[in-house]
Amino acid sequence: MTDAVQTSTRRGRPPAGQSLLSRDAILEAAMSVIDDDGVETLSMRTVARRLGVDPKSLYNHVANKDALLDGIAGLILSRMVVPEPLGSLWEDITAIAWAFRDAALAGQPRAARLVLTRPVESLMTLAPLEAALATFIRAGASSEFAVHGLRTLLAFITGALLREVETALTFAQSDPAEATARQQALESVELPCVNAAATYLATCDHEQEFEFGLRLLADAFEHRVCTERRR
Amino acid sequence: MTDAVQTSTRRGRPPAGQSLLSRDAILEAAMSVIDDDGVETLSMRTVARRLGVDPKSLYNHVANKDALLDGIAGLILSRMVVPEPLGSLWEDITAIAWAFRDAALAGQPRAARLVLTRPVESLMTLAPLEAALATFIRAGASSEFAVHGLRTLLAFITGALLREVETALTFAQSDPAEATARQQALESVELPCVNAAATYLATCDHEQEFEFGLRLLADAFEHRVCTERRR
DNA sequence: GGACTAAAACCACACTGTGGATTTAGCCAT
DNA sequence: ATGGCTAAATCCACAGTGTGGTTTTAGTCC
Repeated sequence: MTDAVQTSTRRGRPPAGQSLLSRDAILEAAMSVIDDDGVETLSMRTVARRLGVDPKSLYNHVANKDALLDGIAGLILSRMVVPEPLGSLWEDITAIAWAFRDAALAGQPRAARLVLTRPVESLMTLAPLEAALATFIRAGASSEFAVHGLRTLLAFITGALLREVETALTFAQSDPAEATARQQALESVELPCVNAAATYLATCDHEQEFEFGLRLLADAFEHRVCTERRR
Repeated sequence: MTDAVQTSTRRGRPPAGQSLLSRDAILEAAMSVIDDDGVETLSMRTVARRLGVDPKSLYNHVANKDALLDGIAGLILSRMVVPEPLGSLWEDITAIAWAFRDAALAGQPRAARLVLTRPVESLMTLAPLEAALATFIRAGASSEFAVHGLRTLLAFITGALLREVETALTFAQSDPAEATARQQALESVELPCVNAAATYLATCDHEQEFEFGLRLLADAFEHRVCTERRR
């Protein structure tokens, strides 16, 4: 008796109507691998195993691993729900930024790296892009300013989320014992400003930081648009 | 005659004074691998080969590959030259940001990923941190504000540089043919603001974008510090 | 001089991405 | 109908990866 594995190990093209593989099916399987076992275990072979399929079969639908990662990033980002515009530049920019954050951080934090680590602008669905630009335009900005503003905002968001994800992975900064240890380390060095700010440097509330930067940027946008329109 | 490879393949501890390996030597070798053949070829084995040494010997000085990457990132960042303060918040913040950018982008662009991809704040030498905080404090900001401001600035810088590096790797956006292709693609879609901004979306001058965002942030900082001091 | 340790090498494992060749099933033109 | 063509699956194989465990040597301290 030969060892017939239970996976349908037939050689040629599958009968019509029930071909298991497709780009979408692969992306979905990859997502479930990430959700169950983490990003670091994701590989062509683990995805293939989950589908009960030969690893090389994936290459019929996905160019290579990098393309698969791009696909996943796009998938995550495509789930962003673009908020309805309320009218004010400040409110709408803020709402869009939080919506982006929610989409990127949904699921395992390590999956967010995929989104943030490759050029977001390129794989962003056009809907959120239009929403962001429209917000600027409605407030009276020029197209050129809108693009610059959008890119500034996106850079801030990317950087902030990346920090959030990375620090969450390396050390548990929520642990108060470690926090006080860091604080003491910062106080025992010969740098006056670092000493004075040690309390605030030792901990980091990511949501609060996000809000701070966002508020600063949104205010600056409003202010700039006013002066731009005035001339 | 046995096959004695020319690399000093002696088994035990090396004679005193000439032990080839050390944490610094390893980091240096890793840097030269990156400079010569790119980040993607960097591995424990390639570094070891460059030193004419067994791969496992590296583990006597470096915990694992991730620690080695951290070391390289720290090394790159430690070469940042902190500018002398000139006095105004705007000038000094800007100068520090550009200095950071210069340090991160020195050498192969792919090496910058290492710096940006792990928690910068944690591996930053304390000197630039002190400089940035001092700039805020001199302008009259509270320590708390200084930390928030610094984190906002750092998030923006990180995001901007990451975009710069990633887009440089994926597509050559300096190619004018590709640029017009992108522009036409953006114009042929049914989204008014995207259409109107297609010209600006199709290309991206990274230095200019960096300057725009930086100016916006620096202005906002100055403005905020004034209002904060006033109450 | 003997115990101990630091720093090197060697052996080995499980795993990765993917190039190339083979096999089958459906499709299409004659 | 039949014969070629192609799409989609499989198997085989390779070079390369990080690193756990063991062995060997050279220096160091009592």
